[in-house]
Amino acid sequence: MTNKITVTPSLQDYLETILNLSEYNKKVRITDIATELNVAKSSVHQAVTQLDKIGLVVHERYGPLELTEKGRREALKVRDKHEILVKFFTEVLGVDSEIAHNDACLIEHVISQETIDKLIEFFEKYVKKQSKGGNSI
Amino acid sequence: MTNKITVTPSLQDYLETILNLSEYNKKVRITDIATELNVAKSSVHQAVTQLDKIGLVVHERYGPLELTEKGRREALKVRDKHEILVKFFTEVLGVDSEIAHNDACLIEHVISQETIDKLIEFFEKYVKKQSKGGNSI
DNA sequence: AATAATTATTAGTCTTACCTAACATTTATT
DNA sequence: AATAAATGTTAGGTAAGACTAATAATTATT
Repeated sequence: MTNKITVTPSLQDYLETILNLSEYNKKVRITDIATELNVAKSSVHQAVTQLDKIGLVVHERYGPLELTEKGRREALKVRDKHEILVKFFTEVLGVDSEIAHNDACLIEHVISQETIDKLIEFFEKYVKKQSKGGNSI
Repeated sequence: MTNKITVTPSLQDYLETILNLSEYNKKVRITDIATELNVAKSSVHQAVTQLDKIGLVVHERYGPLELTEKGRREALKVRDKHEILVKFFTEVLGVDSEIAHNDACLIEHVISQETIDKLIEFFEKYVKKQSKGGNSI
């Protein structure tokens, strides 16, 4: 196995959401995450407690929460995967953007970094070709 | 949501394995599946019982088991996804084949049929271009 | 045919990740 | 400052999907 999953898909979703929310809110609250992920506040609470325990988030009782540097890095990894997947699906394959988004939300948690790196490489070459030749592939 | 998952990823894995095993063995036994999936026989038993209940497999106590037509169709859907994913990863992206296989094993359960269809379309065009132009993309 | 070996089943347990409902704390409103 | 509203926490429960260990049934071997 090459895909050692350190943080579960579920926790990755929480991290990613916290990252996104922190980008306009600064203060991220349990309720915001619950709303965003369509999940009970108590579920968020337990997830955040776990993330705190493994040092990916800092959270004090009744207070707001923040990603640690390590948590931020982990969140970015997931979000970057999401973004290249969506770009590839929509711009290269021509998949409808809602479907692309849904698929990316699931695939981002299981695809290896190796494959993602190759996909990025490919995508960059592809875009270059497109802008030159205007070719169909 | 577009990805209505009727059969869980876990059950899809069982179906796929049963399909593969039935292709040289004809008689598929619980133990074979357990060995193949690296899982306890009791886990296979409960999964098979579920698949039987929803009409994807026929299984009688202490006997061998078989896919129903419906089960076979479901299994093929998953395996076809696996195959195009591996081909794309290895032949287009140049991913190492073990990594490609591992990634495909996880992605096959969550990627939509829409995206797979577009990927197949793309792959066919790509192969055609390659054989003509011998181009790098 | 009797016994050993293999295979299948059952019962009970564990973990993950969700839930609801009750309660506690903080923040906002009058 | 008192009370209402919002937010956070805790306790207890559920379902999926795995596990081990014990038992039952089948198949092979002597």
